[in-house]
Amino acid sequence: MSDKSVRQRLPYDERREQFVEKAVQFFAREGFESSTRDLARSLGVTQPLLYRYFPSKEDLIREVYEAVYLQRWRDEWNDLLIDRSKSVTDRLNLFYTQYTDVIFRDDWMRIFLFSGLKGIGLNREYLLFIRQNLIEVITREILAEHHVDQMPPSDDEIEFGWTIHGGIFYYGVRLLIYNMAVHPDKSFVIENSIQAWTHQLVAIRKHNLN
Amino acid sequence: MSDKSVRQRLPYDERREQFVEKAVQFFAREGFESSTRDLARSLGVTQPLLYRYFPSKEDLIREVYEAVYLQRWRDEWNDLLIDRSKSVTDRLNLFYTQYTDVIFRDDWMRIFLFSGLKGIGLNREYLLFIRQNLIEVITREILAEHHVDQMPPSDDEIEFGWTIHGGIFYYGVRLLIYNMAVHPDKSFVIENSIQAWTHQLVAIRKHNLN
DNA sequence: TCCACTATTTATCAATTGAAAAATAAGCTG
DNA sequence: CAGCTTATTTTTCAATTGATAAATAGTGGA
Repeated sequence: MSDKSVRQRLPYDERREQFVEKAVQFFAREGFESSTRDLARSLGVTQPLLYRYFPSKEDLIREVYEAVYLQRWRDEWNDLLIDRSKSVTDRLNLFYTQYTDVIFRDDWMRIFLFSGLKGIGLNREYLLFIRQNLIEVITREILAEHHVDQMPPSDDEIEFGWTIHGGIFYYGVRLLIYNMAVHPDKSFVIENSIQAWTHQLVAIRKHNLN
Repeated sequence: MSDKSVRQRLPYDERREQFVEKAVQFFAREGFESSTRDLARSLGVTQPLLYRYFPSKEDLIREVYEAVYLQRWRDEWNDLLIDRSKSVTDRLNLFYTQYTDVIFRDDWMRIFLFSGLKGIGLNREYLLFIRQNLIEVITREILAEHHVDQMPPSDDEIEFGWTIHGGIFYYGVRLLIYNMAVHPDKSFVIENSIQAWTHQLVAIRKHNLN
């Protein structure tokens, strides 16, 4: 009807990147069951062109996952969390502020939940990564600062870490998935969660030392 | 191929109930984008029969939501939470044990998340209901028990309640959506969350009284 | 036993889907 | 400018989808 097809010819790599990038936003918005035609339209391109770059819709979706999961963790965070020149509270505040800046985005959140419901393997891998690089590390650091780190973190203590982490995560879910009126100050949630984490974790350990 | 269609004739109401009930499980398992043919097959019935009972797929889905959301809250819980003959800790333990018995089920969890991603209105209503009947009530009761209930719950305090509630909810997500190896003892999570809730909430209030 | 009612199935449709094949045109190289 | 390469579009297909219409068969009542 309206659009005269002025074909814009782009180099292979550039177009490919553009496709993945926009596909992240598109699928986050519309869900993975949306059609490749709608995706192509949102890209200003015809549908068969997608198949020049990705053998199938499934392959494209896999690239979307990878773009979301694998490329947004910052290696510096691993160092920050164990940097004992700062207090654990300062480290955790800094980390969760930056981390939630990355994941509290519509595309990240929605694709994480979509892929979780779909039972994607990448999702499980990501959560294992979080356990090892976040929950366990943080638990160790809190225990060390309170001089109760004679033994490695127990399953109980790890589980409580997940609970707190989940509480913070759920703030993002309420904000971005359910569009609820959340507390306007993200740092309030982070600070209180961290305070509850340290306090309760030490209580658990001391209770179990008997 | 294999199934000779022995038609089983059921009274209208009975079949209708059966359809909704099984549709809950089916859509929870397969997602709402799955076809009515697959649903019918899992019901042992032909696809057009569904349209004898529901004008459209959308109407059927709406009934699925209602079956999940509206019919699983127990009114006795409202009384339990404000029953000051018990300690708040006892009340919360009892409540969350029963509540999670209801919602930590594959169908409830998955339909809640699916519908959240779809932006269904019922979802928002349910969360408003939870805020009013859970978060606010619990916050009031904790403050009362600690004799710091001169003022109604603040936004800060409600937000912290959501965080704890979200932590418990996230335990169910990890268990049922992500199929992770969670702490085998649900009550451990509940007890620690409640302890953190009461302790941190009182801390917030006392801090803000200055 | 026969008839009427209606729950259920069979047959069918139009729209949408992922995907492939063929046609076209942009842009580089000589 | 000629000619080749390939990015992009046009055309097309078979499968799947939600939904409707017509045919069929249980079941209860007279």
